[in-house]
Amino acid sequence: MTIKDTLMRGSDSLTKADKLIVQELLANYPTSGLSTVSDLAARSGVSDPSVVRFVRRLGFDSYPAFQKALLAEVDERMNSPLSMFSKVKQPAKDSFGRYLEGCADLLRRTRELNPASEYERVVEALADPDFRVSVLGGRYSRYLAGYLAQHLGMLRADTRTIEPIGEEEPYVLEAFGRRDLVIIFDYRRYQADVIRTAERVRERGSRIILFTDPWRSPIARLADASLLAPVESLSPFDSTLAGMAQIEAIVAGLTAKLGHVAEARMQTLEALAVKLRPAKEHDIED
Amino acid sequence: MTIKDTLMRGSDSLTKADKLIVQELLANYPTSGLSTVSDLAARSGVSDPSVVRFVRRLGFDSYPAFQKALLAEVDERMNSPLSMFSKVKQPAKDSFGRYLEGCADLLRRTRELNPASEYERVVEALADPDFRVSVLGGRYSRYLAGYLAQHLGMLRADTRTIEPIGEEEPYVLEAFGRRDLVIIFDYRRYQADVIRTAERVRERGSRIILFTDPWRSPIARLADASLLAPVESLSPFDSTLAGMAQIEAIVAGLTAKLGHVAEARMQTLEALAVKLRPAKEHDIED
DNA sequence: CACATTGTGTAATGAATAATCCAAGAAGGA
DNA sequence: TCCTTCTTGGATTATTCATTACACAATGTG
Repeated sequence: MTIKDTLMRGSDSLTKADKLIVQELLANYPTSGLSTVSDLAARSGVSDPSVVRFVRRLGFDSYPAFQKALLAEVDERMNSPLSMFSKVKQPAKDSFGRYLEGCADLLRRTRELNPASEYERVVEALADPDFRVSVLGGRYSRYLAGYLAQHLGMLRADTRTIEPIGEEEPYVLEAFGRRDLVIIFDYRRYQADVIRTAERVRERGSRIILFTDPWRSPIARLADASLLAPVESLSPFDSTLAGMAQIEAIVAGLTAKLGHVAEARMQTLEALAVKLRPAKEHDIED
Repeated sequence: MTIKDTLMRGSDSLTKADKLIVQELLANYPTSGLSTVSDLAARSGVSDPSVVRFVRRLGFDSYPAFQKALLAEVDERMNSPLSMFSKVKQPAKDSFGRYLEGCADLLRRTRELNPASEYERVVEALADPDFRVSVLGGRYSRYLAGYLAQHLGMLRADTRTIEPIGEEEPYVLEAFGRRDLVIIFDYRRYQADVIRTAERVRERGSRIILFTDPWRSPIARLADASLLAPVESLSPFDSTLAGMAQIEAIVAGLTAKLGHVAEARMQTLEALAVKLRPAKEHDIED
């Protein structure tokens, strides 16, 4: 794996075009390096000469020489069964790699922290079209809330994000009732206004689904279902990554459960989106 | 392994030269098929035309076409996450556990997709107090943008989120210049208004840092640094989880780099927050 | 703001590679 | 043995490919 390692080390004497090439090589390793110069250049978004200059800078005499070296590595890796495992075990050198490793560990622990039935309860509630869904988050977790709401909006009607309800807006609270489903994100340190909001909507008979950490927000006592996620990270800030993964897992589960109902809705929304698009402009997407 | 299987089946309509070629291909699979016709011919002990006729007989239009097919197999075999790992670990029971496993795999691939130097460049730019930082995202990635901005705001001054700049607000664009650092999230499908915004601020001399997927947004060509994150998931929606992990890694790196500068700022902000807190209420936090 | 330096893409060149043609050779059947 | 059919390799041609030359653009420096 000498070449790949070299690419990942990322010498700082690399030019802008070089970096684009490195990214392409890493993204489609080793395939993109095994076709032609023009192909690699096009995939990288640079010109042919930039590719040639790049392999020269790496120390190869020519592009074919570079390919030959790549091929040798491919051959070795595909014909020796052990080398595959060695690649997994490398303990991570740089701090960023180490952080990502820590993240992977968070996900592993998340799996052990929640029974599948809890996810199913959540999906089931979200699949019920009779509920009005409100999503609420704290200072940091509000972005998780928004992300979830964005997806839910694609899958079902009557979904929105809300803010903690303050004393100056009792009419907002009054609107909550038994047909409301409130999804709350509350990780440590638990936010007073979020907790208060949870208590009030619970009093009015709304259902609560909670995303929290293993120490559990006080809201857990009020919730119909709660999903726990570890938050420790290698920085002074807590990680919400596991919560994010749970959101996506929920969305995947909900999509599967709703099946063609969700599909039909998404098509409808897509059609409406087209109508909203400015007519004069060309569509760059795809 | 279609091609290898085909070779091993050993059709009986193979000529003597064909068999030599098959033997060579299987003996050094797939390397010998990935170099030139002449090379394979020499290794097999046959002539160049025999090789060309052989791949024709296999059903390929040309020798390059054959190579392309071979490459696709190599790519699949070397990059398929499950083929080698699923056997080792318990394969995951429920669909939610399976989704989380897929997420962990995203993180593993993220590690191999970005050289450490690219993270360092990003952190370095963010640590420069002379830059004004603007964070921009698309339909879904806007929540990543917000999450990043929220953290950055704790660590450094002059940080904000922005929206794609439309033609009705040229004065917003006018405010961008060489002292601006624009962080853009643009995953497939790439959003036209975000791309346009990137082009315009680049023209005005602003720096761009890009978070994108391995296929890379068109913005990659304009960016001073870009971080790639795989997005495949087990649902019809793309995953932004890897991007989220990158954000947190960046935040961790930036916190470490700024050291007590960041600490001091966070204390200042905390003191200000206390002043903003309603006096009559008790603090439930902690 | 002009300068020098470096990086980049367009276009042209030369080299390699794949494909074709054709004659020679091997295999099988009468 | 001769003939037919199929296979093979040397020589040639047509492509594709990697590389170079040069001019423009970007970047950093005084």
